[in-house]
Amino acid sequence: MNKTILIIEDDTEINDVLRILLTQNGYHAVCAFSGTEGILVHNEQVDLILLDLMLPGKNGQDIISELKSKNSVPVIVISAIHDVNIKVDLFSLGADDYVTKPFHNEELLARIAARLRNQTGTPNTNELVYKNITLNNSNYTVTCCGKSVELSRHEFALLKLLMENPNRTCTKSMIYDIVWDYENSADDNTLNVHISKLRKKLKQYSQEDYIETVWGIGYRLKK
Amino acid sequence: MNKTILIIEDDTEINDVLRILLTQNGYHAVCAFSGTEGILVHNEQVDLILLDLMLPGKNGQDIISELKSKNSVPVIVISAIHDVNIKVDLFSLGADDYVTKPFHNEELLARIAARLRNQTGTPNTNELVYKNITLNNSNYTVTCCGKSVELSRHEFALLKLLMENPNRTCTKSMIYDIVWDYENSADDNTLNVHISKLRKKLKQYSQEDYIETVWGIGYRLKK
DNA sequence: CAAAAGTCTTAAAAAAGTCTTAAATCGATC
DNA sequence: GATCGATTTAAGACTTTTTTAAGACTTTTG
Repeated sequence: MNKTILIIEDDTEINDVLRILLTQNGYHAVCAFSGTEGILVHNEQVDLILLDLMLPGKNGQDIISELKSKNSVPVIVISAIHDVNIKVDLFSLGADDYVTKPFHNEELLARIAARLRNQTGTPNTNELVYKNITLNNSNYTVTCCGKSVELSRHEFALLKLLMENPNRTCTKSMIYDIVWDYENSADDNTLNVHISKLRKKLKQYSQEDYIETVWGIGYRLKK
Repeated sequence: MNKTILIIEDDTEINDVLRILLTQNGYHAVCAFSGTEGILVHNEQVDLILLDLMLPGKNGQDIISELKSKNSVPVIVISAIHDVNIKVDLFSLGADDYVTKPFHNEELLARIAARLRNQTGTPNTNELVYKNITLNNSNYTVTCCGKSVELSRHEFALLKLLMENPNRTCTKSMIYDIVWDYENSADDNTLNVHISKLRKKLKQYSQEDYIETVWGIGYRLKK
């Protein structure tokens, strides 16, 4: 799935250059030509915002504040201003990075990738790795000790949730919320059965028992 | 709780300047004077790493790779090198920011704050610490002297209550209220048995007796 | 569109872990 | 040293989890 980046930049030429750069590098670019327009366009579908500071109408500080108050999408400020005080101010308002013009395209792309990567904490969102299990999010495959494991949809979602939280216990209600999209009724056994099936399938490929039961709470992956 | 920052920098003078800067701004600074030392020192307790590129022994790329393979602590690279290719390379290896020397202290601090702020995705260690016992609320795990202690649900809740009130005696009725959700009947021995089991489990890992009996009242942690 | 294949939920029994109770013993306080 | 609360142990009650299997449901295939 391509990431969507919102470009807020009044200079149509620069806006265009940025759009082409992003598109050529596998992103989906959305353009806004003023701060107010940017705030209108901006919603949950946007994964990152490139904000040029020299905008008519509103100043950068106001826009950052408004963007950040809506949600926590990462914002990279692009600006010709080298003044440290302005930089510090923008960072404190929630900017996630600050790139001064002129910049190298490669560096901007690297900084964009770093911000997007940091959203999930993992360097590569598509593939999760835990011990000798790998889970590939883009083609819904799981391998254990190099061999492919056939999982059903819920089993896959369950393993994915556990692997996304390797150091945390997933509570039963959290699992029902995310994997099943509803609150569990107290005597529901569905999760237990799925855990049982998942363990059984993984055991075919490895002697190790990966999933640990936290009594009365939920499940977690062993250290 | 102060955030801990690991400085990896071979120049003792710069290392010192950074340490003072961080300490004055409310951080807890840990210093390492080579990449290999940095990798040794680095563990879950570190919230962020400042990595200077001009290091003897190992090059920056190798160090970043090793640090990132251990866990996802954010790394800010500090370097005199302006070369874009090196920057891009480091970002792709997992660096989270790149600051070129000379830099303004305020900007470095702002960038550090931005990286620490962004940590929301990572396991928020909701952790209580008392002497050499740590209790992790999101994991439901307890360690004593670094070793994991297996506690049942009530034992965990009991220890948690005591650790949340380190300087206070928890009365029996308070403990029943919070851990058991009901008022105790006078001749109930349940709490005593649980305290006994908790002490027994902790004693496996440490000679120390942590829990003090306050006669006729309840329990508290020793000073 | 119907049959087949696969998946999910439910139920029930067995297994595993935890909690409470009771009784014997220990220790503090007066 | 008498009394009362605290500790410890072990047994049985209780709760939660695991496993199995059957039927309901969904998706795929011909």
